[in-house]
Amino acid sequence: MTGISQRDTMGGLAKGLSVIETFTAERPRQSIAEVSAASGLDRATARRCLLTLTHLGYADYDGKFFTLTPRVLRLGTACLAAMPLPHMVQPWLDRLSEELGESSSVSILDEDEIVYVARAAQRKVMSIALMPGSRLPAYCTSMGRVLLAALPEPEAMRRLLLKPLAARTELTRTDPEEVMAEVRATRARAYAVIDQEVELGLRSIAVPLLTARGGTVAALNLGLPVHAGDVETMVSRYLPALTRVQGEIRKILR
Amino acid sequence: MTGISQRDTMGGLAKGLSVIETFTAERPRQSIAEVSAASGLDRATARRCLLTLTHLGYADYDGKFFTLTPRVLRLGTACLAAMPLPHMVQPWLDRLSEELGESSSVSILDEDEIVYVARAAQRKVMSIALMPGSRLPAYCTSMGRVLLAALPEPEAMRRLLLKPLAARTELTRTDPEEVMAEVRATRARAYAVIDQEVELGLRSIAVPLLTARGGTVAALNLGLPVHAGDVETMVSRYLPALTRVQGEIRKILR
DNA sequence: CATGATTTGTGCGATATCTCAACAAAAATT
DNA sequence: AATTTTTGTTGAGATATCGCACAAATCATG
Repeated sequence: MTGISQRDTMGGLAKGLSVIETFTAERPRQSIAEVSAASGLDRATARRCLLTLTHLGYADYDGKFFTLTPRVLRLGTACLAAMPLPHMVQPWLDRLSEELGESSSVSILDEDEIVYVARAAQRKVMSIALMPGSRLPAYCTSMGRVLLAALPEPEAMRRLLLKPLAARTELTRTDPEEVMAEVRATRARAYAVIDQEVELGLRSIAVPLLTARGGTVAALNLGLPVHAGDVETMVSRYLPALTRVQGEIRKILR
Repeated sequence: MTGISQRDTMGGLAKGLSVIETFTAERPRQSIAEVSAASGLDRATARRCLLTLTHLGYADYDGKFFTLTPRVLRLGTACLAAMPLPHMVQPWLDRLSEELGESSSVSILDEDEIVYVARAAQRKVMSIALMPGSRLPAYCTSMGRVLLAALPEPEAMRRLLLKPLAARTELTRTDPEEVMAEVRATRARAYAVIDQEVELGLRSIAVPLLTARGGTVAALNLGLPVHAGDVETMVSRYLPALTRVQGEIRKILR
């Protein structure tokens, strides 16, 4: 695999994608100058990107501010639709959630974040709505620990160090070394448990989804409210169902 | 608002986005030649786009086939996160679904498709999992009818004629004129009912979400299994709750 | 309302990228 | 195995785009 040479790149595409990514919940409406500042592009370039996006229907322009249109969602859904994994696991998630009366999800790792790719929501325990495409940091989630455990340690550590670890609750572990120790423990016992490190009142238990050859391709989890019992009870009561689904999915993966 | 002149466009961006959109559930792994054929781009250009996407982390390359990576989802979620509407309506959806024990959703229109932007899933009645970003055709959905009814008729008709109307079930109306008549009726009574036109066993009722000034910005619906009663019962039982939420949201919109 | 500050739009030379064609490697076919 | 077809890669001239600098427009303020 040779490196990417200058002749094989398309600057315009890279710039345009970075422009799309400057739109966030905090800045849903942006002027040319704002996009230019946020993306580091020249104003003239940012303007060309925005006008092109508008022309293609990916953005709207009211003469002053640009906003993204739902057409942009086609890009993401193209990606989700193109993944075989979500379709394969959805029936299992539905059955699992139905049976246990709790929400289950499957996620994969993108740098230092987990990305939900399939979910069967059963009842509302989390304050924010999770859905395919949603992201949470890996360091404080059960699926994140499972997915980090599948990486070589230096690589897992690199990802833990990308951003400072925020204390989302008073129980959140924020020391990378401490999290790394949990990741090691997760690797040893082949499942991860999170006790209110993402949000108070919410626990979660996760196992890796493996191919027949043993490679981790995703993580499967179950979210549980604290009143479902203490951590040991939770593991003894719910882990068997997770490992059973893990085994079934392993048979049909790759 | 001046027209887009040749000097204000960025071809590379347009090409790259069209390359991303060539990836679908049917073609999740594509070679350079396949992408070239699907996008209409020259092989050399398609190759440059794909290599650039790979270099940026939006695609993977195994030497023969390209696949999209979860990073692409950032583009779509950037868009969803940038929309104020989903955050505003989510609590209402949660309450509504909890109260009635059925799934409710909010969607907006993108050409001839509705795009789910928020959803509170309560139980499983549809065969496919719907989530924010999911798309369904407008012509055979209650929210689609509501959203089409808010457009000038010629524009609504244009969208109905973009693709042939598929008979998803034996109850699906596939004649554009007939659908247009339903759209007119929807406009007159200010809500829409769909009886198993998307999927057998599934009915749905929708109302528009309006701003204080009366403009339709989205649609709100409730999905109901057929065993919830006949259509009249369904309307008398569930429409009041929908119009109540519609009124509450109208107060806080724009 | 004048003035300064900020933002947006545009012309231009320098540079990157596109198109098109040719060619070599790989795959499919005979 | 030879031939045909498809595919990936490369080069060169033509074209589009970049980034800068400046003009026009808009906004903020006394």
